Amino acid sequence: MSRKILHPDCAEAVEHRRLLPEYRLRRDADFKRAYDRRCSASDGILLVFGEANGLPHPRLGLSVSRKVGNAIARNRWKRLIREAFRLTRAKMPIGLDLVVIPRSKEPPELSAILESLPRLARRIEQKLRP
RNA sequence: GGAGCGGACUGGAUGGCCGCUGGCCGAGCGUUCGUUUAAGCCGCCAUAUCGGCUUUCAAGAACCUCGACGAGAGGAAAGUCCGGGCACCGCAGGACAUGGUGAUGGGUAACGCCCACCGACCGCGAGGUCAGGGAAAGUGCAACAGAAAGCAAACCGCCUGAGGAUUCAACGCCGGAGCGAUCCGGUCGAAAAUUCUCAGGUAAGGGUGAAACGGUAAGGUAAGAGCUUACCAGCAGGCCGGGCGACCGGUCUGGCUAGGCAAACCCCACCCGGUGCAAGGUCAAACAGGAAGCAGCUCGCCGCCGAAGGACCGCGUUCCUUCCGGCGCGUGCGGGGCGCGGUCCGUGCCCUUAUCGACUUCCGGGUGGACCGCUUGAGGCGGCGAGCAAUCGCCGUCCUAGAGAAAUGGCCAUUAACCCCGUGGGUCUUCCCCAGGGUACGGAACCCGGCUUAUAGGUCCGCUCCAAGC
RNA sequence: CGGGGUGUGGCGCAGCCUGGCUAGCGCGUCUGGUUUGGGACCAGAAAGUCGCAGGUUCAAAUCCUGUCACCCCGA
Repeated sequence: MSRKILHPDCAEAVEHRRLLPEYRLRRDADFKRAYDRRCSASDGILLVFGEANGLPHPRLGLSVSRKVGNAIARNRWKRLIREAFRLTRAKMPIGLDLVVIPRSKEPPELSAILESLPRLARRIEQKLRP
């Protein structure tokens, strides 16, 4: 917690496309908050729940159930989504908590998530704005 | 060359860019913490000391940022089927229940695992599969078929004896018909056959069935039967030999048979306290809850006792009041309800009899957070030795993932090996060559030893059978 | 991490404990009848490796072992 307070300026880290732990959702309360807001967007690949977090950066949470497949398939999904979040975080809206849920069983190509995730995040932002 | 059996190993490589986790080293004007050096101010003034504050100096710790270095999923990490380590709880000890295991000997921390060996079955063989004993303790089960499914009985049959009935050829006799051959009827006796009843013997034979109280042969008998004999199979006991032992081989004797199922209940021997790293420990918070109210002061309410006053002149009684005093305040016995641990034993919570809060201090379950537990271990590799082996001993050497909404990755390039696919091409039939495509199962969650299951392929070793040649 | 349950025609279930009987019931499907036709009704029929693999037994859906898949519960 102290790290965020002491280093609020993460512009340099964004330039380096880092994925630090503070950009992740790690608490049950954060997930509950995102789900209770009941604001979601989806396409054929992903389902995203969103909620404003009041921070100068977005945060990512993953929810990959056993229906997706075995541990190998679930790990593959989580790594792809994390990679997509890492590469596209500069294009993301600021101050959103995103809970990302895969919809299909077969993990897609990285480029598909790379295209899908920012689009869904912007739709979440527009729904939360008014 | 073909078919097959057993075992061991392996589970792609190189490079580029961008990331993640933890380790170590270095740097930093970063933040915090306490220590230290010096100065100033404050505690009426001065000095010394002490305390506090500000600035400063130095080194340090934790965190953060940056940089460098080296490390980072498996043979099954899986399923969670066994066994342990470790941790906490419980325990004087135990009984019962439940559960598990089951030839023998060994290995091991331990095991339901492993090794060796014994037995049964399967296979031409290399080899594979299975498993305790008890049905000559008890209770039970066996559909259908069959006389009968467990105890020996006796439905048919076979045989003997007694009694009865029936049938009948020939012969004899009598009577009748006929000229006669002959025919018809009756009758006696003997033999025979069939059948019934009763009494007895017997279990050789009987469609069945998974299974029917040894098999074959000879004798024997009224008929038969281990009734007797020989051989074979099997049982029990003794002796001899081998083996630590399970057991094996041989021999003698006995009696002639004692069926199957205990992965049906059960009997016998052995094992087992519970919970599991979300174990458990440390730290700081907030909120319930519990305990104590003491040393200078507790307060309110309730109950009881006392005191004072009043209703009533005195005493007594009853009732009411109180900036009055003391005691008690949730304990104990009993009852009820709901639970927990396998049961006994025991125990938790709530309610009732019957009736508490505020405040202070202390304790503090559970929850969420941080840290520890957390990876050096029944450890890996190599050598030597013991042992048939599993395994063990000694010596040397190495340190090799530690996450926590959960790291060990993403994109790309080149490439090895084998096989497959089927498209195109090359003398498209095989073979061969080139280009193209595909190539597994599966992700550490406290740690080990096993088991089981999944698995593209590849490498190696030992062995068996068949065929051909020499 | 610990505990429990289920798997049987296309669907939902019974049978399993205590082994043997034609593996049964409802819905559905098909055929025929009835009706002008349909529904309803009547009659008949088809369809089941009892999740899989071993074992015990004369005999296994049932008993035992292993295994696969799915579901539920507690922390």
